[in-house]
Amino acid sequence: MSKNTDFFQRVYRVVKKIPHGKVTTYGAIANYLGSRKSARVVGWAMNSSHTNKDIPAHRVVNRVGLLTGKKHFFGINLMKQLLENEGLVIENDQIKDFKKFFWDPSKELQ
DNA sequence: TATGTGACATCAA
DNA sequence: CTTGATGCCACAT
Repeated sequence: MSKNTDFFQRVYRVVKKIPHGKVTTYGAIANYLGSRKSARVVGWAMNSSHTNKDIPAHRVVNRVGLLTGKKHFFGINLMKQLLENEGLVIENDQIKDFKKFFWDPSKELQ
């Protein structure tokens, strides 16, 4: 309770609930947690998620569907591969029809 | 302790 | 459309 990394835990909890074949944004998660401006912390949480294998970090992208975090994966193509494996289409490191696959925790979750 | 950085988002000009 | 500034939080040095 009230741990310094409590924010991280909340982020992980949300990310784990992202449905298969869906994606969300750092800002959406931050907004769901209460602060829409704390999106950067969500990114940091992802960075620390390497030890948490249950976290589908590849389903979290920036607000335009750009795979900005792909370089943090083992392989540059890993993030793209994982998304394509879930039925998404990646074009030039960007998700095609991003809005169509967007999953907003503030609306879908509760 | 203070400063800088980051897988971001939003606003003003 | 672009660019610069600001907010947020955790972490590195």
